[in-house]
Amino acid sequence: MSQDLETQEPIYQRIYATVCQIPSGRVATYGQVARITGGCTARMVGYALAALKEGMDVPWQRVINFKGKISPHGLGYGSALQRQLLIDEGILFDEKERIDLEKFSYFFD
DNA sequence: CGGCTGACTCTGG
DNA sequence: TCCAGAGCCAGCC
Repeated sequence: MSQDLETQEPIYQRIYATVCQIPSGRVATYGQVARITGGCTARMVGYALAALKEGMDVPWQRVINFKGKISPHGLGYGSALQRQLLIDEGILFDEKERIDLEKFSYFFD
């Protein structure tokens, strides 16, 4: 019913809205965001975030891959920033720079 | 309208 | 645990 209104907007816009639902101190995988957003796949989420602009208030740093690690995009400088932002929010990394999805994933399967 | 690109996920070895 | 390949689809030129 009200779903029709959301369907009119670009898929990227809906993905951003889902990411904004993730509270501080929690993370989510691309697959979870894709499934919750609906009508899109994990890749769409990643590509949507890649198209993000500085003027958007989207906590893109809280989105990671299903392995619990940060995807090495661009030259890699963004990954270091993302890791630092997550630590600043209280997310803990293990020695392999991986996050415990069982503890920090906001959406659970 | 056709082709290229890309922050993913899963299976097998 | 790490590496490689295949499947997948919305934007943009």
